[in-house]
Amino acid sequence: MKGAKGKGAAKKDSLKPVDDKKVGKRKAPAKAVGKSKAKAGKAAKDPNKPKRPPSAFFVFLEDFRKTFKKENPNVKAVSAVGKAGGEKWKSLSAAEKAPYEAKAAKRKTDYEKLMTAYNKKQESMVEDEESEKSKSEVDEESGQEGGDDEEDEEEEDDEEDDD
DNA sequence: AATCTGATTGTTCAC
DNA sequence: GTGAACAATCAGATT
Repeated sequence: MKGAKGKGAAKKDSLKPVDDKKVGKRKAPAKAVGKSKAKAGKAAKDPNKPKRPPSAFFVFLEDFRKTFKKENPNVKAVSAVGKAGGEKWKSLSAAEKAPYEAKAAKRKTDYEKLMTAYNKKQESMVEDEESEKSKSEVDEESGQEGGDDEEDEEEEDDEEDDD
């Protein structure tokens, strides 16, 4: 079977979770795609590429995974949790998703900062383009780090009434 | 050995 | 505005 089954998920007959979004194929550049573990060293082209913040669904999944595995220690398939999580997620009400969304929202705020830094880097990179060898990365952060900037305040906003 | 896949949804980036 | 890709996970599958 040569793996790579074009669409393993699309097997719906009685259950049709999603139309046909072909989502599994994130792309195959040639090397690791998104494994979070770029230890091999060469998977990530960018030194500090900010990983996308987990969506509310992922946040929920993190918690769900624990519960799911706890009650299903035998299940070791990621797809199992994914499916179960997906169904449960849709089963949640806006109010229940609220906390997850709130967290996701914060993640996004943080991500925005990373993006700014990342963008800045890209800008510098483009300057040299092929000369990334670097040589010149002398002061990458000459004006940073000083201990002047800090921000850490959890803002919890709650105004949800919903049904 | 190391990389890749599956499966979910949401978000984010690029054009 | 739309599309495409990717975020975690974990163990198997593949190269």
